[in-house]
Amino acid sequence: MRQSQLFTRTRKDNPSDEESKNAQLLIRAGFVYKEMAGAYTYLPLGLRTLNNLNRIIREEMNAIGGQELAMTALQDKSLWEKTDRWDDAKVDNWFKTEFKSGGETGLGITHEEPITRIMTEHIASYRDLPVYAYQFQNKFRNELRAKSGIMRGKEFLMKDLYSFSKDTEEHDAFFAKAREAYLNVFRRAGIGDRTYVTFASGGIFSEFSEEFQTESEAGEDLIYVDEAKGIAVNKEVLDDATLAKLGLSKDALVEKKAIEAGNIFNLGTRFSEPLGLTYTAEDGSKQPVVMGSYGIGPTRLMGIIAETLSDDKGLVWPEEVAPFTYHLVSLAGNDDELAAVADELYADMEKKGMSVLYDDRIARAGEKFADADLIGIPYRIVVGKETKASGRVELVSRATGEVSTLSREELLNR
RNA sequence: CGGGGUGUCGUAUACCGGUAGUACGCUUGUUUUGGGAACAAGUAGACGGAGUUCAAUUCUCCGCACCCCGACCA
Repeated sequence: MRQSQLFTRTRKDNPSDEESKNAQLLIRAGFVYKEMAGAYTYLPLGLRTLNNLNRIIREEMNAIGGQELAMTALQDKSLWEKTDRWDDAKVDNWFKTEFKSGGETGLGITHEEPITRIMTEHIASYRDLPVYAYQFQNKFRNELRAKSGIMRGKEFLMKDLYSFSKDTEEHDAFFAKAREAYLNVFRRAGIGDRTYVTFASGGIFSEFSEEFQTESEAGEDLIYVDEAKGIAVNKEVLDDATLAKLGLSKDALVEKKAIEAGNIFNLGTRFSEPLGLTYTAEDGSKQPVVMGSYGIGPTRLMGIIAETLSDDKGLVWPEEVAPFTYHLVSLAGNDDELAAVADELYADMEKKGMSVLYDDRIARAGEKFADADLIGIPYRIVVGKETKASGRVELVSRATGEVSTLSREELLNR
């Protein structure tokens, strides 16, 4: 798209009401707008980025058999009372409100209850299992204190997948596949090398859950990493008994600050029993379905990437995540002849199906380069005076700063 | 929720119990044009309420909002 048509503008100064690097950069570059503490609007560049993350996640979930649906944000109070998760004394971060017609509802904090009830209509026999269902949805959590920019909000996007299996063996096999799918997501999102499978509290569901913790100074958790094995333990469960159980040695562990990028849980029959999700087994007996839940927050993931891959000039997006692949920067100024050359190149790139943001604004080179660095598109293509003479353009990698020159044909056939 | 802090043009900041200044942005013009240009002329501002005072953006109180530390984070 033409940058002259993009309604967002960049700013030089950090916002005074943000401390976290991810929020400062994303706001300055025009990716997000802060509506209130813990609630951010995704502007065109930010939404393109978020959609790319969603696409990666969707592909990985589909690859392990996930079926996408979209549940409601409004929650049925009576359903949550059955699992004892409605009471504010039990779950303290609900946004609750009343219907004009009477009765109470809440905005979904997570979706185990509704998905389990839905499945009672569709699962009756062992022949119906397993089932894997997921959605992307805004979750609402009435946090006392939102913080860390877009990484911990009151409203945020989450991909939540739920697995329904006939027994723990079938469940465990899927759990392992889900773990690999998650690692694929983080690798494609550019943070694979600093994201660790981390053993953490399983809460009330099981002994351990597995977190995907990304090393970051902005993190909220302390993890202890065994670099050789590539796994870690969250400080919250770190003790001798746990280490023995996981076969880890204290001496091999390195402490790191990290942010939770995803989490997968064994739910057992915590929800299927109270909500009556059972199936008839081959021997005719009725059995509760064994469940798991698997969460990734794409908005938080975007924050983690902004936080960990950026440099002092601005954002640095991995190719699969970036809002555009190429940033075509025209230095034509008032040179109509050169502007025509850039226009034509832009049209040709579009025709080739290349993803390109075309900086056709009339502005000086310094401002354009600074903006390009801030926005962080992977490849910058510069059309300058040399282009008019030789037809060649300059290609600069945002991540490495590596510069090369290409002919039009070389660029268009990249 | 406990503790600490901050609210000033669109953005970032300064000063002050007595006419609110600067930079960026934006508008117009001239010159410039490969790393956030120069000059000139414009544009635009004290979170809300109450109190103290001759006078409040400034002091006090209440409210609201935002930030940070802690707690919390199935």
